[in-house]
Amino acid sequence: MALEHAILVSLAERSASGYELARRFDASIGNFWRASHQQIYKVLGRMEADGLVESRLVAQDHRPDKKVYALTEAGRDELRRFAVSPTPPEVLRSEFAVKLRALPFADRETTVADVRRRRQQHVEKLSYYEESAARFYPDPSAVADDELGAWLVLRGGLLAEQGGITWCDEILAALTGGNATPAPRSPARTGRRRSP
Amino acid sequence: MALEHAILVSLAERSASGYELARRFDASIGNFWRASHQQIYKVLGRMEADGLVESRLVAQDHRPDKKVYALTEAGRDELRRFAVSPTPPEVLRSEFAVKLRALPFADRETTVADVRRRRQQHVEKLSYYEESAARFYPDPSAVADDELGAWLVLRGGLLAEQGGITWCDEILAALTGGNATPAPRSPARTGRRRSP
DNA sequence: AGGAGCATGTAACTAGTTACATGATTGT
DNA sequence: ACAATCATGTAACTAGTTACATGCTCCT
Repeated sequence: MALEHAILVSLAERSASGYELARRFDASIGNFWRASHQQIYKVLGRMEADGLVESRLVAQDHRPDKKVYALTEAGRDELRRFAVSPTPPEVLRSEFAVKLRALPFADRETTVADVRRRRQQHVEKLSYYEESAARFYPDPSAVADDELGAWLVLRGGLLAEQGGITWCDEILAALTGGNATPAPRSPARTGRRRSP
Repeated sequence: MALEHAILVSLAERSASGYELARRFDASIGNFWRASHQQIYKVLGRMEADGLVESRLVAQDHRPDKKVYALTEAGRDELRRFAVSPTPPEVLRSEFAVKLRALPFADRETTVADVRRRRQQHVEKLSYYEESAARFYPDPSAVADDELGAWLVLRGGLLAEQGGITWCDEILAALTGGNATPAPRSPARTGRRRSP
């Protein structure tokens, strides 16, 4: 179960309360692994029972107390074990692909509008990644060793969004006959177009 | 819940028993939506109770009877509703990305070997998609209307695998100093490439 | 004799989602 | 006065996984 490992990784970078973890899962880590606060609290409870993390209560001024979780030695061990375990091939699970297969049941205009919306989402996410990259890693040839993982993940996100845009452009070309969106970011042509 | 819709799509293409559906989910549809036979039987049961599908028992020679499921009119309605519903943005969930973040807890050789294995898996899947494309759609400029969805999904799979290979190459370059794998299939530079 | 394929499921469990619940502080 | 942020959870449910169970036929 990978949420456990995502939490271990996050806590290894910096100890945090459940709430703080939940916010990380809305942002940085959340770009490749989502989790709700409810789920995080649940898993943290189990992880503490299993001895992977330990908590201490921290009182705060003008704010509720918080329970700050930190890795235990067992947690660090588990993280090491995980880090060197072989990665099982990931199965992609795309509701969008299911919908493409349902094309004959939709009308073209609705589908085209939906794909354009989806493309726009990819473009926005891509800009967000590009801004992050420019801000945090202005010189990609000199990424520090302890930032390498985060940098590579960011690169993966970037590549995925670019791929998503290319896919949308191909779909739009196929659905509209090839003269649809100008597609400024990615040329999107692989040679096949269905022109009338 | 998208398994339901994947089943509707599959049954719309051709009526089938649970067993046959399970095999489709091991192959074609399974490339973008996995499901075990247990899960399929369970969901089929519910869908029949909900009136989306109906079954009839078919006796066979030298083989167990089978229950062949077909869409009902309500099922077709639901499929139409689904086909025109807006696609929620998909969250990618990558255990591999979590592992990249855990890089400081692994040793480099193990990671490099793991990434190479992963790259190889992408290459194999890509060849498989390319073979499928060559076999079923020898002329991409003339894909029939009723095949368009399947073709576009195949294109998406292809793009995803190519992206995965590019990502692996970047990771290997970062981990080994840039002179690692020859990377015949994808040049792997910083993402934007355009070959003739 | 043994394994693969055909065919259907149940039971127990884990993971994740949605809805609900509480209560203080800070900003508009 | 109302919403947002901080902070922690419980309860009910849905989706998916893993293990188990049965029995027939065809091939080697």
